Amino acid sequence: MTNRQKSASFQHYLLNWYSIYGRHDLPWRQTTDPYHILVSELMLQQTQVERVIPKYLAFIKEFPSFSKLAQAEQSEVIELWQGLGYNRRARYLHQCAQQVAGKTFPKTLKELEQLPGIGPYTATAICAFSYNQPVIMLETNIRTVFLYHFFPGQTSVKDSDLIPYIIKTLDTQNPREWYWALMDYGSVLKKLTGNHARRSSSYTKQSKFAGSLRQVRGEIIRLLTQASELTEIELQTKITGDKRHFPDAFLQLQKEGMIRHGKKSTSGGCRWHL
DNA sequence: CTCCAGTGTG
DNA sequence: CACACTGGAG
Repeated sequence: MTNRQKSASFQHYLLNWYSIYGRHDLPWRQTTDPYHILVSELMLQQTQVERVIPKYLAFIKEFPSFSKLAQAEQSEVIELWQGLGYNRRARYLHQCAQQVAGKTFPKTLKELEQLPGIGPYTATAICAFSYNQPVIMLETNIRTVFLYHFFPGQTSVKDSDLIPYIIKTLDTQNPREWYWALMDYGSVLKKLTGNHARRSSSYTKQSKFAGSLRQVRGEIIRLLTQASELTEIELQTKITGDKRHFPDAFLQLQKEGMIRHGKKSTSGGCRWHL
């Protein structure tokens, strides 16, 4: 078989697989609206599909467009994000909306990557899923597929080694469907055969969560979502994680603009909110 | 307990 | 380049 034939047969196999086993029902696959695609991709960057579905539906119901989201208070946006983790991404999404409000949403990788929270992957996802552009997309499920099929046993495989295979096999007539198929297949492959993306040079292991500073950050955000306004002392008292991290976590969140204080300070100190 | 993933920052 | 960022599933 020639390489062209191999690519064609891989394509046919995968597209057939997708027609039978693919997640055709996912809500963000029923739309090409770049706003919907962006919301879903920001959420999916960090969270399993099943957990994203209800959050995504609630989010676009509350904020159906860039302009509606742009008008919202940051606290409302973070509250709707609760339970997804990585709260600063809610802030990036809000900032994206404010930056593009009243303009046409960007259509090129370069322009998209200028927006907060949009890096190389998310930019390609918007180009493929919203605009059906034949971009070169690379994320963990796609890496899993190519490592499994074309790099068995090899370790520290660089993305630059994968890219030629992505280009060769890309269905340029329908990149949108092709990448949906690759991602669904990759996630199934991962369940069946283990995480081959670990053999990618891009793979990194995350640090411990229990007892960490980010556990305390998460707690502060959650407390302020529930109580709306609390003093620094009240927050510190309610933290169940490692209290030694509280001062750093509190300062970080202020600097990032995740939490802000009211104008008046009382005898108990400033009251803080999202 | 271990595992997870793209973006931003230093 | 290394590391931080969350919260849930297994």
